[in-house]
Amino acid sequence: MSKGLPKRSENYSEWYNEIVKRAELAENSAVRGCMVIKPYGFAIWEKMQRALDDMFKETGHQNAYFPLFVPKSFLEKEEEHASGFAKECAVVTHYRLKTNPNGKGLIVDENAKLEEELIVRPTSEAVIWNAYKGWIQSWRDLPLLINQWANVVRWEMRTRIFLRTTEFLWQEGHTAHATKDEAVEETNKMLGVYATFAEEWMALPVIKGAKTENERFAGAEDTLCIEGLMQDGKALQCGTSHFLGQNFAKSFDVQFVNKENQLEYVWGTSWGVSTRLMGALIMAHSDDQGLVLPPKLAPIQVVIVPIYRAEEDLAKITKRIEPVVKELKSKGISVKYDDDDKYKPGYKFAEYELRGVPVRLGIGMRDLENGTIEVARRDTLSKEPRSIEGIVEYIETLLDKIQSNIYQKAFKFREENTFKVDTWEEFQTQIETGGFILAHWDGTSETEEKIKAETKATIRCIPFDEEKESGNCVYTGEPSKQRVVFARAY
RNA sequence: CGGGGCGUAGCACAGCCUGGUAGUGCGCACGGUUUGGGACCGUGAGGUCGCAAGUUCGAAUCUUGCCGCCCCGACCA
Repeated sequence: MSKGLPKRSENYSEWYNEIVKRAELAENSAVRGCMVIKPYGFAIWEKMQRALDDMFKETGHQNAYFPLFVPKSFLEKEEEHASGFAKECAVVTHYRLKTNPNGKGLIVDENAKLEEELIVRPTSEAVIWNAYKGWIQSWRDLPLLINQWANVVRWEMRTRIFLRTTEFLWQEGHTAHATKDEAVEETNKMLGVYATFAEEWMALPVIKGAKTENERFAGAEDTLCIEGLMQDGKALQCGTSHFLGQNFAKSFDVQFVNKENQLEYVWGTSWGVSTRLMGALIMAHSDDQGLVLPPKLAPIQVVIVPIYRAEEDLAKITKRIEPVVKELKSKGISVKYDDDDKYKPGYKFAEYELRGVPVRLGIGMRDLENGTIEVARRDTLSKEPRSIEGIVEYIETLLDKIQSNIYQKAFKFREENTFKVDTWEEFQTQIETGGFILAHWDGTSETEEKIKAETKATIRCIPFDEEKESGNCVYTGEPSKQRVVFARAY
């Protein structure tokens, strides 16, 4: 195995691909555009799932599961939705194979053609709203707050591991409400959940905002999003929350009887985050030594590497360290004592760095004599000897410190790469160096498209937390009420 | 779908121009010495050279066709 990773500064996408492979997060599979998520990568995803799932439950949602297949007629019902997804759908047309009568192999049995094609879900609004029709009769059935963890398929032209794969894993929340206000509130609330998750768990600062009409989800009245900034200066959409209005309720005829005994269409929302977050996690924090994981999402938070020559020395080290391991575990810290004799310490150090383990402890005979242990931090790549007394408490606070340091670093990076731009010349120059550009926009799709055609920059969102400030569109000079966020994006 | 690159051992690649015994490094197996930042020595295993056809006494190498992968763009979470 060649040792160093490619440098981020030299070839960012190669660095990204290598880190995914070498840290054993995932690999490209034999199936074009689809990935194999390996155990270490999946362990991170499981931690994300757990944290998010807990947050969904806390906000009153329940999990359920809906079918993989969507009858074409369901998908067609909401027109915008249908045309939005039409060009990226996998279609099932037959239900049987047979052995090739002309020789070896299997062929599609033409006699087993489906009467109606089934679409492999690109998202589940259609199946779910079809089911909701049967679930909702009265205002007493509302709100209906459902989430599902599932895989979806979108036949993208070009794929990139974790960031855009043909099949990906995600969670999709689908809720139904009696009033518009309640649905809008739900849309906002879940965007807030995503932002909290991104910032507190992934240590990734995000901008909350609304998508422009061009970037809106097919079938939604309003699409909200969180946008993160990656180390190469490109933006990555990390989560979306849609206010669906009554679009799906009308298309699937989901009505309820209100307290006044009148029939009304329900109001809907849907929201999701996907395995793309794995890509965000990698690209936001990692360095040229490998992955850097925030402690809250690290499958292994602390690794302990014994350094010894003789078997007896290992036994002594093990005896000394065992109570520490036990105590760390009792505090809920995931710790690995790596006494594997097949690899040398130096190899292990490099390996755990590559895998982003936040804290590494090294302990050898010298430490046993001195009552010390070496503490190495992944985020700063620094190390120092500490007294082994009180080490557990020290590590507990250190993990918190690392979590917030990683966030602060990402936050600082974003601050340094966010620019207010007021002239078109400046815009064109700045977009080349990357980052978020805050600029005025006249609010028209035409301008948005022209800017995209000329610079490849898109409006990532109309931010919620930026102060409202009037000005003139950076492209047309027309009046504008507030700055929007431009960037080149993944 | 356009533009570029590449398919040779598990991985990374050389060999191809100029046809003639299939190689190197890493990894793997075994033995020994090692172990505080990716150890070293020795021995060994491992290949229908992407697939198919053609040219030739002879093809990894030349020709044609096909397949696959990666990167850059258009599309997108």
